[in-house]
Amino acid sequence: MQDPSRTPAAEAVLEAASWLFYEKGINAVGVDAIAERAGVTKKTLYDQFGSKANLVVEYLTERDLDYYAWLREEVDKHTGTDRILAVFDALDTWMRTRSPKGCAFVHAHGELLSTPEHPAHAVIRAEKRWLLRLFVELAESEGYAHPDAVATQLVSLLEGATVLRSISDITEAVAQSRNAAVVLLDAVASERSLAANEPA
Amino acid sequence: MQDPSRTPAAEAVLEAASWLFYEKGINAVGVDAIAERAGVTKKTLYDQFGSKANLVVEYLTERDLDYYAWLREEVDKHTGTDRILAVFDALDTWMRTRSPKGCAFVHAHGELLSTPEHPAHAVIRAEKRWLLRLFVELAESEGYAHPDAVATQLVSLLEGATVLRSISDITEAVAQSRNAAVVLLDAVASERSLAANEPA
DNA sequence: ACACCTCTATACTGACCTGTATGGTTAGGA
DNA sequence: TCCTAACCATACAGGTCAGTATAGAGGTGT
Repeated sequence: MQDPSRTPAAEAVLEAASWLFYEKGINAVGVDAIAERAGVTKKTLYDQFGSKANLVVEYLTERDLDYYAWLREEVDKHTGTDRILAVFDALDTWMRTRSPKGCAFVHAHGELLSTPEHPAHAVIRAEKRWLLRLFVELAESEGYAHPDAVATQLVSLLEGATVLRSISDITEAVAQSRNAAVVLLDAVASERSLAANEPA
Repeated sequence: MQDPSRTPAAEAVLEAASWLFYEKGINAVGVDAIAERAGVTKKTLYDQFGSKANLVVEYLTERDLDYYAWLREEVDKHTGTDRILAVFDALDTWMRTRSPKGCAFVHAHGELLSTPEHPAHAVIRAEKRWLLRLFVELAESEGYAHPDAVATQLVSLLEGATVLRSISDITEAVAQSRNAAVVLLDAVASERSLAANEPA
């Protein structure tokens, strides 16, 4: 999807745009501000990205890939049910270090309501989709019953905690969502479909 | 907070603004568009509301009150644990009839990232706060243990489902959050703190 | 030697934004 | 009768927006 062979200037532009878009919002940031922060001419920006809309797509796509890689990495540090709970722990770290203001995709969705044809919408929808699929796969491979239902519930807990923490500084939301995840997984554990019986 | 004695023109303005703000986003809607949709002069708009920022505050405040009144009404139709689950059912109806595009407060938060001094932020934070408090009160009055913890989990489920349904048309998210709520409440029911023992 | 790519610098277009100014109309209440 | 509030219509100020135009510098590959 993204061109790995980006020129130095293009890299600087994308970095500047990513910071500004996330920090101040997409509509609140002009291309002039991006070019200035990147130490680059507006002409260069348009030569490399063509339009602001394209730049937005690149911004979201890169953030999407980063987040996915990070989650996969964190999940793979664990085994068993901890692989699912690792997603909640990862969110906690992610929000403290890279995403204190909330989910970039949720923000972008709200900002681009007036332009449903904007290509960024596909990226936004995809991000939530793979998050759901990730939970489905984890639930399946750990042998939980009703993986689709459980996964949907887990994603809701995750997204809701993100909203609460960022909007109303209810900082314990992530930890509480994790607790809820434990309870929910426990509840379906009694009807595990694939794995053999396990001690309570 | 809001002046109940609004002139007809002011009422028209607020109605037009509310529709446009929710449908297209705050930043994407100009005051000219609002005035035109209300069938009113821009002068009148500024005479009545002073600034676009004030209009945004009024929009969110009114929506906040509407939502709160609606939830209270729906909750009060039930007794016992159903009062808590009624919030999830109410969300389902609310999203189908008045809020298919997602939570107006979450959208507004994303759109106003660049202006942290905007008076609307207080309204936004307050909305999530009373939602949390509502669940705390319901959990307490139904005698559930750890009302604060449970309430936080329930709000996360609610907010997350709203995000998933509006962004990625995962329509079953609300129903699944409701299911999760049942499981979570069941889990803490075993340690009810106020009520007497009840049959499993 | 030449073409090409990356980049700088500046200036501009046309549209849109919030907010104000000016001036006039209608209706109700003291 | 007069004053005020609530409106209408138009025009404009001053700013920001995305995107384009023009002109040229430096380096690389052929």
